[in-house]
Amino acid sequence: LKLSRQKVTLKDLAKRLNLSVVTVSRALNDHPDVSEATKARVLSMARKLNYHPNSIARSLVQKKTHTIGVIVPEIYHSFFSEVVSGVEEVASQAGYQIILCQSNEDAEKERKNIDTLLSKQVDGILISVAESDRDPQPFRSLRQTGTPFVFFDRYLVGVEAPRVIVDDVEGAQQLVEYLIQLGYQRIAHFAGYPQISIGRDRLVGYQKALAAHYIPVDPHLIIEGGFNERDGVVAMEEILTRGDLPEAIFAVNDPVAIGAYKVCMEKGIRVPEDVALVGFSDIDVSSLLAVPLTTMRQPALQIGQEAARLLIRINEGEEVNPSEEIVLKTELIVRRSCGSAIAWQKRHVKVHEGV
Amino acid sequence: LKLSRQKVTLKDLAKRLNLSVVTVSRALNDHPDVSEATKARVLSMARKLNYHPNSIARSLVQKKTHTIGVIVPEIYHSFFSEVVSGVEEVASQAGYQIILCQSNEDAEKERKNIDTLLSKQVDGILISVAESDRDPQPFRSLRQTGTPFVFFDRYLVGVEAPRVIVDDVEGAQQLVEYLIQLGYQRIAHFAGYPQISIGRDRLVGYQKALAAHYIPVDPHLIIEGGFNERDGVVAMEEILTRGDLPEAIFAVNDPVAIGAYKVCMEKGIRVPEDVALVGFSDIDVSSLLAVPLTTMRQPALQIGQEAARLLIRINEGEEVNPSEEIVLKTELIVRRSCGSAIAWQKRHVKVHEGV
DNA sequence: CTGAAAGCGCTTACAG
DNA sequence: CTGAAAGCGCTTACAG
Repeated sequence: LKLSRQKVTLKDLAKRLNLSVVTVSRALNDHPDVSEATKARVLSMARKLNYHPNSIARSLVQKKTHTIGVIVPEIYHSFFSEVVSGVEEVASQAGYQIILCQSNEDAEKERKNIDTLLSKQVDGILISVAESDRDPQPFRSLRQTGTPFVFFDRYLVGVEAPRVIVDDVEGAQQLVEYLIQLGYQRIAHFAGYPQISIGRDRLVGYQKALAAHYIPVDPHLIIEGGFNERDGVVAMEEILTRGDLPEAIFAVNDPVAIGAYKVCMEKGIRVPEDVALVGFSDIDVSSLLAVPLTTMRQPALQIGQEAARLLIRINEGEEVNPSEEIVLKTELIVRRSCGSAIAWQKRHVKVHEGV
Repeated sequence: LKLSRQKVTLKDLAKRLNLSVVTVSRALNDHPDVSEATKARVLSMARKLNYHPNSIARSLVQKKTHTIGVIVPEIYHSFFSEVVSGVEEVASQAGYQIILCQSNEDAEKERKNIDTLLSKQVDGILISVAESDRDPQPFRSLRQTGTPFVFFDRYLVGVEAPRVIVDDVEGAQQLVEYLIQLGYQRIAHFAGYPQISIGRDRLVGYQKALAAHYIPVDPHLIIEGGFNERDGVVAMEEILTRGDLPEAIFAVNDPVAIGAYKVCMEKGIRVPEDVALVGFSDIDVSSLLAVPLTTMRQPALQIGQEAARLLIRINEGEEVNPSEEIVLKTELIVRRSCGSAIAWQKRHVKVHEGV
């Protein structure tokens, strides 16, 4: 049993066993046409030589790589790493591997990621778009390649493709109506870019909530930016510069809320006494803050699982409507950052206390 | 310009251009032998037909996939997602993609991950071992395949391979000596399994710190377990069951410390007044806890970058010693959870306050 | 049940 | 500067 550096191939096995490559291949794939005796001999030799099938070669002929590309803005963000965990779980159970790409919120890098994944012949792509995405063209040409793709959480407005999301309008509206019911009137929104689905939809939910309570929308209270902590810092600083603190702030997501929160802590502004604060997503740190964050929970793991399942179904031939939409449930999580919850919560919502 | 479902290949381009496949291939690869005029024609046709080179086919002949496998216990843990982010950054800049696998801390799944990655002909593997790993055999046979692999953060004791780590002994010792200097004597250790490098080394550091101050090691104060939040919960509950709280606890890492912290919060045990608590890693939540956590910072992003660089160097032919070790710097981060820091910090350490 | 032929989409010598 | 031949390691018809 020599330990050669050369990788052992079907040919090597065939030679040693005095069989054809075809038969060895079939034996390894447990093809019914091969005798049990032959299978046993082949398996044993394969083990002895530490044979690893070359799935690259197999992919070339079968035109399936059993690989799916996953593009996230930043894997380091716990929402996305939880989604990816769900994707990996479903994928690996179904015999797929994932190639992980980060766009770093950059449309150009995202386009390159897509090209790379196509070159690698992935069976499909799962993508949550970069905040800087504006141009639907790359997705149109992606569609033309025939490689299926599914959006999760964020999609680019104007691109039709299957997606796994939550009802962002409804979720945002519920959250803001909750603030209104607590007695807040001057509610600011740290909004995301409107070309990105979650930016647009959470803004719409905010507006609908105000409208439902006859509160006029004050455009000065809407500060548009990206989806990351630094954007929350910037927005909060802008609010402070103006010197006119709102009663409450609805941030487009938890990272933005946490950016705002950190600025408040630094400047000695008390949450929720001086300003109430709510986010969206319920990422892991949100419950652990010194002032735990009220937020709308998104089932991140499940989003990843459903997105992977949907993509795999499409890849395995199922006809899926291009506008297929899987909408998962959100859940209002009331914690201390929104203030005055104590009385209200007893009547309406289960309270999740941060520890 | 028809939008065919069939993928366009070199052959298609060649036919349209009245050139051979070879010439088209060379033009696309910017080979010096091809005339500029031809290159221009080829590029333009490639763009027109939305051609994506099949890197699977290329890999088959070149025996390089420009893909590296990354195996982490759980991507959802922020330490690992930060490492992976560093890996992805360096890899993508060097033209490599990453296949991400989770072992879920399970040695058997890890072994399967390795097999899958070998089948996919990855150019190398980056791995932080599962806590349940005991058997070095899978790594020995991995070595025999000739596919390079590099450990990061955690390696399996008894396996020789290049690795990117921190000085865990030194870091743990420094942390525990700091506790001792604060006046604590009965210091418990929530230890990791000793077959995993970080479990062994952080325990050794703990013992060395005690020895340096002539404090006898009390085996009852060492509780062995895994590396996750649930293990911290279990260890803390065991300590409490005994009804004999130590003065301080050194948890093998931040997730374990946070598990212990949550139990304390639930049971009304005050940190640090009733028990001081320190971790290891400085993950993102640690600074955000209501009682921010004192810990030893590991440069996670940099660990990922260095590991990727090292693997790529090996892959590109550089001779690297099998016991090559890249040791990165740790940094003591003093926050409130260790107590009594106020006086001491002024003389010795920079204070990072959680917000 | 086993095998010879052809081919997946490329690249690598080798010729001219 | 361009191309014909061979081959990477497999699988898929087709024969026997």
